Amino acid sequence: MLRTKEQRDILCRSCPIARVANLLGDSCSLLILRDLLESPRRFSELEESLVGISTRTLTNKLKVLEREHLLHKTTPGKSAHVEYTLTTKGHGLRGIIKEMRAYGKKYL
Amino acid sequence: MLRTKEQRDILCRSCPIARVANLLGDSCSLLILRDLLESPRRFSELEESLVGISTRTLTNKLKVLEREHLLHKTTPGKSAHVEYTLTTKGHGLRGIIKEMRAYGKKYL
DNA sequence: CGGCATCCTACGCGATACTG
DNA sequence: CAGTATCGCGTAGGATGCCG
Repeated sequence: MLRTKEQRDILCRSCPIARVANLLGDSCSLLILRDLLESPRRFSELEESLVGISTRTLTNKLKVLEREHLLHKTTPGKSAHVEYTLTTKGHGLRGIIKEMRAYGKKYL
Repeated sequence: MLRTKEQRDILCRSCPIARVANLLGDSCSLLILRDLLESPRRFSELEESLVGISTRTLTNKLKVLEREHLLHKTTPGKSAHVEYTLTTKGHGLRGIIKEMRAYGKKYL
């Protein structure tokens, strides 16, 4: 929404909500996080869950979330495949997601 | 994010979080709501608070939020000027915003 | 399966100017 | 002050194809 990085920074510097909005301010990040909060997921599982998402978008979002340290890649056991797992910081979102679920059920 | 309305509907139908994400899935709606949660605000006050937003974007977002019945226009007292006030449905967001503020302070 | 690279379009949004 | 109207650009993101 905001044109320059500076303007965005002004908002974020003073307001924790702006920082969160910056992080989660697109609909699909929330959905990815919702899934991962349940359990680690593979790329294809996320793809299937987020109906209509393109691989391009999914990889991009995952990269951002990884860069922000909300999740990281893991390889369970000695298997070759990759999974996406929430970090502690990622699990911290549980409260927000929980409130959203409650709100959605009640009002939407 | 999702191409067709149908695909979006598929997600929303089954998941309350998807519905919320759909509603709040852009950074500036959250900021507007954050302000209004505190008290009713005038157009210019919002404009000033959301550094860098254009009148066009602000009016558009307000229209959407009004259409979704999260807020409505009011005219306090017998004054001429308009204010934006949260509805009950809008106030219901308090829990989510509260969690976001807590998360932002702790992790971001 | 789990991506990455390219191409291309829709549209979100800022800038600007005008109205009541 | 509280918007509406028009224009024009940047970019998010879909489609497609290729690779290890």
